[in-house]
Amino acid sequence: MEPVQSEEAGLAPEASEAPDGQVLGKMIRDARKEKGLTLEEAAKAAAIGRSTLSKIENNQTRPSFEIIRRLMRTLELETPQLFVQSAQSSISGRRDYTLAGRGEHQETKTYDHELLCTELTSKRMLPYISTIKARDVTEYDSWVRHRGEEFMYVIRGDLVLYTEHYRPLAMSAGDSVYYDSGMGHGCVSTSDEDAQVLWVSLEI
Amino acid sequence: MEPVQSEEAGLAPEASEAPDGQVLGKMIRDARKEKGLTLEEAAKAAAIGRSTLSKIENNQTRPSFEIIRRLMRTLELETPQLFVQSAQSSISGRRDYTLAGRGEHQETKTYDHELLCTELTSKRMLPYISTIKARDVTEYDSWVRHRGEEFMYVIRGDLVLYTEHYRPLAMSAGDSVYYDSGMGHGCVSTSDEDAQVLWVSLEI
DNA sequence: GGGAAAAGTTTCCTATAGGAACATTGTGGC
DNA sequence: GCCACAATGTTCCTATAGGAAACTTTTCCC
Repeated sequence: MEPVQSEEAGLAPEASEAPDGQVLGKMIRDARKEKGLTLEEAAKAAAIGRSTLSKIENNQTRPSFEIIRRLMRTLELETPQLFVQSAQSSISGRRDYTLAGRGEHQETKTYDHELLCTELTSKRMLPYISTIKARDVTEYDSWVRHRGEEFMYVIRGDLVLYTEHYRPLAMSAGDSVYYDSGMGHGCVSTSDEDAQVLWVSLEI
Repeated sequence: MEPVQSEEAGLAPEASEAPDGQVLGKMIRDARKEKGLTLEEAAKAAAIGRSTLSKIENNQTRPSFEIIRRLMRTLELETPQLFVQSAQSSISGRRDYTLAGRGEHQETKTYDHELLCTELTSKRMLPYISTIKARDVTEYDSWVRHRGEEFMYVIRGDLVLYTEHYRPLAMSAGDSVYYDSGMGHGCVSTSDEDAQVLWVSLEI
């Protein structure tokens, strides 16, 4: 198959982007000044050499990606600007975009799940909000287990996450955790009231 | 061989070569495959050498920023993900399970992102909490865009989600939305105070 | 002004990024 | 199996990134 296959010259348009190579140094110097750091301080914080930073700021070198990454973190630079946002592109607007309101609802003895989106076929992640009913800690079901990964964020309440391979983890509103959901797991509300959590699950 | 490798300010140990390169190569290879390009085609389109691309994908080199920029444009990779993976460390066969507290922190003019997990290499979803700074709606940055899907849940505040293909969507605490993040998108806080949202992002 | 300390630049050298050519590993057809 | 040919990997060489230290400039303070 023939890709765009232009000759060297065909790549020219890209080459004209070169200017921002010239701008990179200025951006970094500005960001450093902004934070009131000297070359020495900034370089040390980013774990790079003072002279390296000087050369970058004066556009006397083409730094490695790794070096730039460290600088970005240190100087809290905004990433997108660095890369010229080129025109694009295809993006199928196929996947929908729905205010997640009423989704499916499933209730068990312990949990009360509400799906946060509809039309699951086009989505890979599965977000839902669950109410974990306040109940006696002693009565204990079997583990929940489903191949994949899961992220959990506590919206309100206090609970303990029990897992098969780790010690129980006490959590309160605002806490979050990420785990392999193939590992058995389960939650118990530890306050008198129900706890509410947001789960985002990704199947393998 | 090592350069003198002084102990520095304690920053040194993590810095070295191996850590994040692991992910970079995979991301790029995945993106190339996604577009159905061979090494030759992709390299030519990005105006870099075939062997260079091979080495990058196999994490046998630490590419320059310029090279990565060209690849990003060619493969339509999006930036934030690239900068997120930080140094780390060892994991074990089993995915770990960490109370997400300290994550990386990245601040921009509009957003203030805090990653909700560490050790990204073993995780497919990327959860983070962002504060959307209250500001004038008129000043508008370019779209945020990164191939994949994204789920967003509003923790507090009021905001409007602007997107490339749909009409703006007003959201308040408790609302959530699921969309294709390849579609340009961005949030603006509509109350006087900052809004806070939870994002879970899944790359293609 | 002088002169000391801090900030920034340039020099010098080694390790390595990047690319051309060569080598290897698929992958289909017969 | 064997052969062609495409795709990817590896080797080798040159240009250069990155850092330590030498050097220059700026900034204070007296």
